Order: sequence, then structure tokens, then C-alpha cells
Amino acid sequence: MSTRPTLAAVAAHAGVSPSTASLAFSGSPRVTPGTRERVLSAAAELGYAGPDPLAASLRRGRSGVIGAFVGERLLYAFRDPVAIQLLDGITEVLGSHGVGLLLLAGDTGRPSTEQIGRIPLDAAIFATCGLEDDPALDQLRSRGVPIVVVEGPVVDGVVLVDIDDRRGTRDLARHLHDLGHRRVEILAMPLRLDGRRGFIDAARRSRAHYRDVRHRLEGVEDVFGPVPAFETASNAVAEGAAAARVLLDVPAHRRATAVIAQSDVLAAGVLQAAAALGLRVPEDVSVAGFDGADLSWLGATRLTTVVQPSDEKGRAAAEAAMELVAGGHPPDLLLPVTLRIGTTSGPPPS
Amino acid sequence: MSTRPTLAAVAAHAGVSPSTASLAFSGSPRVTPGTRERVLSAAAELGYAGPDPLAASLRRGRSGVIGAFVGERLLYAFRDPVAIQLLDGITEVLGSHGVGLLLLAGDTGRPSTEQIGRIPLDAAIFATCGLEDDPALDQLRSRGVPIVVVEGPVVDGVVLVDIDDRRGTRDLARHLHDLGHRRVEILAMPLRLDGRRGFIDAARRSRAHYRDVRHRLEGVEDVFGPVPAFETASNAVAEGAAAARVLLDVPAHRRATAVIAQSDVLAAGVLQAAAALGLRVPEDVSVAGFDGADLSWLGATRLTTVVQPSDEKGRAAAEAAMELVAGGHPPDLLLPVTLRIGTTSGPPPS
DNA sequence: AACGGCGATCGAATCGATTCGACGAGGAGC
DNA sequence: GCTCCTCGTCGAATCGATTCGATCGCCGTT
Repeated sequence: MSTRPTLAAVAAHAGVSPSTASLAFSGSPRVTPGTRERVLSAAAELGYAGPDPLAASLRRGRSGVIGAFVGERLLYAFRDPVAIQLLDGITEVLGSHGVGLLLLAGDTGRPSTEQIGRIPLDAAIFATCGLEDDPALDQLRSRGVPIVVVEGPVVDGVVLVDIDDRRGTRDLARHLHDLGHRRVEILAMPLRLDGRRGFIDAARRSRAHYRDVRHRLEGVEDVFGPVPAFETASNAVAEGAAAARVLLDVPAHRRATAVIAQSDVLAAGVLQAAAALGLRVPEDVSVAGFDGADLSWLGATRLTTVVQPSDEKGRAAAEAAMELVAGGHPPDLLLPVTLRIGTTSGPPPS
Repeated sequence: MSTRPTLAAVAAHAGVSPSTASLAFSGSPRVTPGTRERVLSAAAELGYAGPDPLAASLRRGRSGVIGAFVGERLLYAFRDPVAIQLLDGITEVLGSHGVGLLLLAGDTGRPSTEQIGRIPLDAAIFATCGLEDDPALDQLRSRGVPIVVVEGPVVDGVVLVDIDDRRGTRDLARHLHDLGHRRVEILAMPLRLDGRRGFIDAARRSRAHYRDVRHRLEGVEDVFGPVPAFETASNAVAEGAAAARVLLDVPAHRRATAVIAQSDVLAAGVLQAAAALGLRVPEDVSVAGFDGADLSWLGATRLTTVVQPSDEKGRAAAEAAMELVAGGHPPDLLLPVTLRIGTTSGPPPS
């Protein structure tokens, strides 16, 4: 009893050949109901729970597992509402195909490199990590694993699922400009994960690791021209609040009339900081975000933001991955975003 | 070029046998540095990225993948700070072993049942789902996949990682009792996922799906005896707030002097509702939670709660799983919890 | 010089299923 | 009644690496 029965054993017990037994388990119509029945009951007698997935995978050349790389540490990704919706969209599609989602920490050195070599992946989705030079990406490519990248770099042979970050922020900036704002500041997500905070200069900007962050800067500049941008160390409410205290705690005549946060999470921090400083939103300062995340805990306040289809992004990425696995050539995708005007933007103080 | 090179091809190219090539790749000390070098450069020439994980897995009998079942839908699990910390603890340990984490939606019918049969798992961790009668559990057991259950049922041959829910709530209840409270109410997490809300009666309670919820009821009753308990439909802030409005929006003489929420998330909802109703905490009503989650967005308020080591729970579960895979027999585990008294509990109004 | 020992390399079996082409029997058509 | 076709079943090759035990050669020893 130390060893589990194999398909061959079941076949022998049922008095059929292994091939027939295999057909029976795969539910092929080429096998007689009676025979199938015999095989199944033989399996039941022997306590055989079905073909070994490992062996089947080897033969088929597919493991039924798709890897998702989420930034740096999983914990951070889990805290990001957008990443979560993205993952949810991915699992939704993969689940319906009977494919499992393997979580991998991207943007990091040793562990994942080793993992990638040992874990059978049918395809990989780079979900929320910059990767201009990710070793994991190269390794997977040389292994021939199909890859889908969400908001990542344009790489040959890799399917890209993107959203129109630049256009979205441009629309948002125009909205603020139309309201009369002329002095705005940007609260930026990290350009790379080195824990740095502070105003972004040209040198720093050129070392940006994340494409979406850059695009969201550019969108604002399309309307306002050069604008001061303050980089946060991570995309978190507390980070946004801390940065906003720096930006807003200055005399009114030098204060920006609008703060454009690059994410709703950061914007929530700005709202918190503004309240703490006794500034009214939008009377004293307008606040805008990006993502269209669920911020119901803000109460009656509805954030002016750019809504992106996070879950749709996940579904699209997963579907592209499935198509790649099937041997297809899905096209790159650019998903639209829409401006949603809430209660946090208004005319600048006169 | 349509087909990738195999280890055998590399071996031939390097002028060694496949076995030696394999040894070279696995970094065995039994192979001469010179030979290894020759094999590696042959691999580089042929564009061979290393042994196929699928084939290696079959031979080894291990896939390097461990499955984590999280309740119902991943999206909900992702919203739960405890579940997230748990997953983070799991990934931390698995990552250090070079093992991947496969996310699976438990507590659901079709898709996972099918997935389980097709995906090679070395072990499974049931993370946050009740499963008195989960078909996935049975299926995995009959397949011989080692299983670790976090706060799940006691099943023969399954390792249990648990926390002392009952003792924790008991300590908390005693704290409130010592303060003078005599009329308390419980705000409970769902007993099962059928979307039901309302006071829990005996019939409902007997159909409970989740053990931790039951234990947290019992802990309170150990001190106060029978106590009204209001069940929420899901563990979310908004749910807690909605339920708290029902519990608190009554004349003061009929109102509970303390609300014991079964999670910090629910407790946050209670605080929200109390504020909306104009009730001061803890002067008008004391509020307590469970988990010790990060609620820094509450500001200065520090919730009285029972702190559980969520990440430690994850690490312990993952380590137990690794030990099972290695053929060991890790013991069941009961992790301690500690009462943390914050600013939300005080004497009852006189 | 012969022998023993040791370490590097090789052969061959194995992991467990899938699948393609072949084969045989039974039924339909002429 | 004979042939042809079809449907169900079987054999055997294959997926790609790992690993145990055997082999072969080299070096040190007496």
C-alpha cells in the first residue's frame, strides 16, 4: 500500500489495455460506455483517483499552470486595489479554463530565478512590475514560455495589454485646466522600488522603471507643461498623506491649487492630509486620483479620478495567455480609460 | 528550429552522456569542473535554458508547486487583511524553498474540482475556507496529496494549524466584564457563505461552516453566558457598519454597552456607524475587534482587539506543508493570541 | 609490476500517462 | 455470399529528464 496504483494497474484490473483505460478517463467518445464503466469501477476498487497530473503534463507538454508575476513582494501587491482587481480578473478567466494561477514575486533576484527553472509554467503574465531589465523575463523567453505583459515595456514577441494612461491623465489635466487651475502638482507613484521619496528631477526620471508612471506624468505635461512631481516610496495611503503634508503645508500663495495623485490610494492620503491641515476640498485645493478604485470608506466624498478597467485588464491578459498557450497570436491591446468627475475637484481659490 | 533542444541534444553536442549532462546541470560535485563547463557552453550554443521542469517533475515525483485554497472567490480573500498576511507568510516560506504558490478558489464546486485533477500539486494548504464537507479536500486526500488546514476542521491525517480563538475572545470578554459591562452584543462573521444577515439562532448556529466563528462565539459566552449575536454576510467594513446601525440605533437603555466584533474589519465598520449615530467610543459604547490588523487609517483611535499572529500562521502552515512533502510528520499547532487593549474600550455609561 | 582504491563517466531502467496507427470483428451494401 | 467500411480496442512509441549501479581509467602503494 506504500505506492499508489497506476493507470496500467487499473487497466490490468479491468482487463483492458492502458490505452483504453486512458481513453476511458479522458471521456473519449471512442470508448464503449460498458468498457468505461468497467474501468471506472476497477479504479474505484483500487483507490485510483485519476491520472497523475505530472505524467499527463509531460506527455501533453502543458502543466495547466500560468504564472503571474506581481511586484517585489506579494504583500504589497495585495494591498493595492488595482493589483487585486487585476488578479481577480485573471483568476476568473483562468479558472473557467481549468488552469491554475501561480503567484510569483517579480522584480526580485534570487528566489524567482531559481523558481522559474523548477516550476512548470505554460505561460507567464507580468502583472504589476516594471521590467525594463527583469532577468525573469529573459529567462522565461529563452525557455520559450509565452509571455503577456500588463503595462510593461514593449518587447518583441511579448503580448502587451495596456491602458491609455497618458490620454487619461491628459483628460484629467484638461478638466482641471478648464476649471481654471494653473498651478498644479503631481503626486507620483514610485519610479522604481528603491524607497526614495522627493521631487523628481531629470536624472531620476530617466531611470524610471515603470512605464505607467512615466505616461501619467506626460499626460499632465501635455496640458500644463512642466509640473513639479513628488515621488512616493510606495503606493499606499500613508505615503500619500506624508507626501501631501509636504506639498500642502506651505503658505497659500505658494501652494498648488490642485494635486494630481497618480493613484486613488495616494489621493486618499492627500485627502487625509488636507483634512488634517484644515484645508477644504475642493474649495482650498482640488484633488484627483487615478484608477477608479473602490474607496467607499471615504464616505460621501467622491474622488475625481480616471477610471481604468482593472478587472477587464486582468481578463484580457488571461485570455491572451490562454490563446498563446493554444498556439495563437493574440494582438496587443490598449484598453480605454474614462474621466470620472467627483466632488474633489472645483475651481481654484480666487 | 520549431522544437527546443533537449538535454540529450546538449549532451551529444558536448560529447558526454545524458546522465553526465544532467549531473552537470544539477550542480553535482561528482562532475569535473571542466566537463560541467563543456556542457554549459554546449547548452549556451544550442540555446538550451535548462532541464524541462515537467520532465524533471515527473521523474522526481514533485512539481514544486503548493496549492493554497482561499475562500470562495479570490477577490474576497484579497480584501481581508488577515488572509493577506496569511498568504504573505506562506509565500515567504515557500519562496525561500524555491516552491511556487498556486492560488485556488475553495468552497466552490465545479472549477476547482476539475483543476485539482489536472494540476500537479505537491501539497495543499486550506487557508481561509470552511470545509466541513469540502469535496476538494476529499479529492486531494484520495489522491494522496498532503494537506495542511488553517483553522479548519480536525480531519484524520491532515495537519492542523490553529489559533486559540476561544481563549482570545474569552480574555477579551473578561476584560469587558471587568470594566463593568453586562450587556454586550456580538457582531459575527458569516457562519457560512450564503449571504445571510441577522441574529443567529440555534438552528443557524448548528449549520455553521466555519470553526473559528463558532469558537469566537463560545469565548464570549464563557464569560457572559448567552449573548445576542448578529451575523454579517461578509467580512467587510461596510457590512460591519450596516449591522452596527441595526445594533446601535436603539434607545440607550436597550442598547448594548459593548459590541464585540469578530474581526477588526467589522469593528472598523462599527466605529464608523457609531460616529455616524453620534455615539462616542468608548464613553457611550465600547467596541472590540479581533485580529490585530493594520488599521492605521483609523487615525489616533487604537482598537481594543485580540492580536493573532497571521503571518506566523502562514509561515507555520507553509513549513508544515514543506515537511509533509519531505515525508515528515509535522505536529498540529495551536498558536497563541494576545489581548491588546486600545482606546475603544472603557467602562460602560452609568 | 601488479593490485587496490577511488573518482569521473556512462547505460539503462524508470517516472506514468497519452496518442497514433494498426488490427480485428461485426454490420451494411450490392 | 463477399467486400468494404466503421467502430472499438490494443501495441508501442514518446514526452525529457533523473538516478542507481556498473565500468573504466588513473594514481598511489608495496
